[in-house]
Amino acid sequence: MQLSEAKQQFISAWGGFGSNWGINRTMAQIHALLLISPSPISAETVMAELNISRGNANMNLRELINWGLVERVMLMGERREFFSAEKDIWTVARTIVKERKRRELEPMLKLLDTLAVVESGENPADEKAFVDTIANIKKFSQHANSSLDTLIKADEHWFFSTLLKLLK
Amino acid sequence: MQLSEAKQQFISAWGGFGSNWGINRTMAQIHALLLISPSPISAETVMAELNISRGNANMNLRELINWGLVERVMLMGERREFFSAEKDIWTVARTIVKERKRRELEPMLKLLDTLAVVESGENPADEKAFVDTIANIKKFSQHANSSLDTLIKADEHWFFSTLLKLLK
DNA sequence: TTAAACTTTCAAAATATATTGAAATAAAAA
DNA sequence: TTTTTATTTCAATATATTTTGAAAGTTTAA
Repeated sequence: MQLSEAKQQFISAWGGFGSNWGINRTMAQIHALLLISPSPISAETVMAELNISRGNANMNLRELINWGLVERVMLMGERREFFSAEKDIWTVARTIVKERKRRELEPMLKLLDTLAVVESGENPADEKAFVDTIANIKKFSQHANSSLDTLIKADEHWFFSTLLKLLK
Repeated sequence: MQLSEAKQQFISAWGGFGSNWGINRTMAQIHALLLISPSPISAETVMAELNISRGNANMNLRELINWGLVERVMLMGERREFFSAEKDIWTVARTIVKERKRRELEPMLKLLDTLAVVESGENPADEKAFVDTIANIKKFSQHANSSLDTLIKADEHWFFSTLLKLLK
C-alpha cells in the first residue's frame, strides 16, 4: 500500500473511531494527522490536508489543546504557530482517561450522593428499586474511580504486564 | 428529595452521560427508566414517562435489545410486550465492553494490520513516523483487547478486589 | 507609526442526527 | 372470518451539531 493511501485510511478510521466516543470527527482527524507527522505542522497544513476551513481548524486545534493532547510549538525563525501531538499512545490514553474522569465520572459521583437520600413516600417498591440502583451504580463508580486514579499514575509496562499476568 | 424529582434527575443525568459516549440521549434515558423500574414496563409507559413518540420508543427499545441491555418480557394475561433491563451495573458494564470491543476495537485491529505494510517511497521521515505510530497503537490495542477479554469473563468481586490490591 | 502576517470569533449556512406520526403490518380475540 | 389491539416502518420534520468565511482582533516587522 502507498503511504498516502495508508495515511488517508488511518485519518479516516481515527475520525470514525472518535465519533463513536463523543469526539467530533474533525477533531479526531486533526489528531490523527498530527500523530503521524514527524514534525510540527501549521494550521495552514491542517486545513490543506483535511480540506477544512480556517475557523474549523482553529477551533478543533484549540479543543485538542484543552484536552492536553496537542501543544503549540514555536519554530525558530517562523512567525506562525505550529502544532504537535503527543505520540505515545499510552500517554494519550492516560490523558483522555484523566480528562473524562474529571468531566464525567466525578460529577456523576457527586450527583449519586445527592440522589441517595430520597424521602420515604407512598411507593415502597419504586423507592426500593431506585435506591438499590443508585447504590449499585455508586459502588461501581467508586471502584472505577479509584482504579482509574491508579491507572493514570501507572507506567505502561508495569501496568499491562502486571495486569496481564494477573488476568491470564 | 422527592422520589419523583430524584428519578427525573437520574434519567436526565444518565441521558447526558450517554451522549458523551456516542449513545443517543433518548436511548440512555429509556435505559435509566428501566433501571429504576421494579417491574417490566410497556412501550406506552416509556412514551408517557419520557414524553416521546411511539416510533421513537420502539426504535430505541429495539436498539437497547440489540445491545443486550434490555429484554422483552411477556407478562401473563397481558397482550402487549413489556421491557426489562439488567439491573446489575457490573453486568451492564461487561455487556457494553463486549459490544464495543466487537464493534470498534476488533475492526481497528484489523485495519492496523493492513496499514502496517507500507511501500517504501521517497519520504523516509514521514514513513517512519507513520509506521511507528501504527505499531504503537497496534501494540496498545492488542494489550487492551486481551485485558478486556479477561475482564469480560471476570467476576466483579474478584476483579475489583484483586485489581485494587494490585494497584494500591 | 503603518503595514503585513497571522489568529480568533461568531452569525449564518450546511450537514448530520433524532423524532414524529400516520400508514402498513402483524398478532390475538371475537 | 372480521375486528380489535399492538408493533413496526419510514418519509417528512424538527433539532442539534459542525462548518464556513469574512470581519475583527493580535502580534510582529518595517
